[in-house]
Amino acid sequence: MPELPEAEVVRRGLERWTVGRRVETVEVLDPRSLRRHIGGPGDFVQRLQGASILDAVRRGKFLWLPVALASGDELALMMHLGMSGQALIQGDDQPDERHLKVRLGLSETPDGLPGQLRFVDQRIFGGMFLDPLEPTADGHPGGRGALGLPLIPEHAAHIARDPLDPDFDPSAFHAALRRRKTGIKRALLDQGLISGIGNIYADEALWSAQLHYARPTETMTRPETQRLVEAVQDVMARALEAGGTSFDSLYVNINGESGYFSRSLNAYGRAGEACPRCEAEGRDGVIVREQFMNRSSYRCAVCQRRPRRARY
DNA sequence: CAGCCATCCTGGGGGC
DNA sequence: TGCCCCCAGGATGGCT
Repeated sequence: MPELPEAEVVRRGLERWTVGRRVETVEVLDPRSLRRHIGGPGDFVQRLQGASILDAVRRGKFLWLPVALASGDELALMMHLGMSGQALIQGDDQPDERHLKVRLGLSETPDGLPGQLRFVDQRIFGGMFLDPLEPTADGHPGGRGALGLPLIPEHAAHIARDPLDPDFDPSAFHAALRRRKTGIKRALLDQGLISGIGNIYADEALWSAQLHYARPTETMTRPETQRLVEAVQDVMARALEAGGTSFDSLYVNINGESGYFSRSLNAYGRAGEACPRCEAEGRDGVIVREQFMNRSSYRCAVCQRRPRRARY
């Protein structure tokens, strides 16, 4: 399930393999992957053909390639991996993937890089679309236009900075939490508050910070928020180092390889197993699985106790 | 306006 | 072996 670390692995691949190249051909094999492109598949193909790829940028789980169109306009080729999206670099002779949705034929390079960028997506929660770049007040490096202004795609402007962004502000995050009236896990999953966190890393960070998912945000103390932010940053940095979390072949990097962070998870997917912290400290805590927000939540029944006042 | 929830989607796995 | 139901969950739009 691609969250921030997995998206960052893909971004690095895009940066290395596609920046500086031109999009020569565009083939849409399933229009459902372009659902969010307003003009439809025809418009997508027509505008993107001949575009030059300038950069590879990410905020939270959103990825985009700032491109210069043949017309001279600069905009963002947006990409979201959703549940099962993959961006793959493949040679022209590689057989089509079963769930291949969009194929971009890229210009040749002196060192003979593979010729295609493919968007593959089984569950079609992800997709691609072209999005105008607009000026951003806070200096996020989403690509720079002719006037040198920092730009961000219109549909990423509402996404908060993520915990690995050097300009992420823990104090502002704490203040925002205190203003909210909801449970802490809901807040962690709210991409407008803090971005890049999905179900897996939310559960891992809450386990690490010893917080229950229904803890009311308005009662979070400063030290608790600090612990939580550090836990998120730590788990994401370690996941990134391991190439991301993958339970099957659905999440892979740009060369089709799975990360191996799943073996390092402490709570997620470990219902019935001993809590690693409790085990180390001589208690008998067990990881339990509960339905919350229409998905599974994993926590230790002993060291992540339900708060007296809970918010779901 | 904030909070919350249904909806989109497919393949793998378990039960019978 | 085949069929049916459940499960996975990110973002969005609509409802309260």
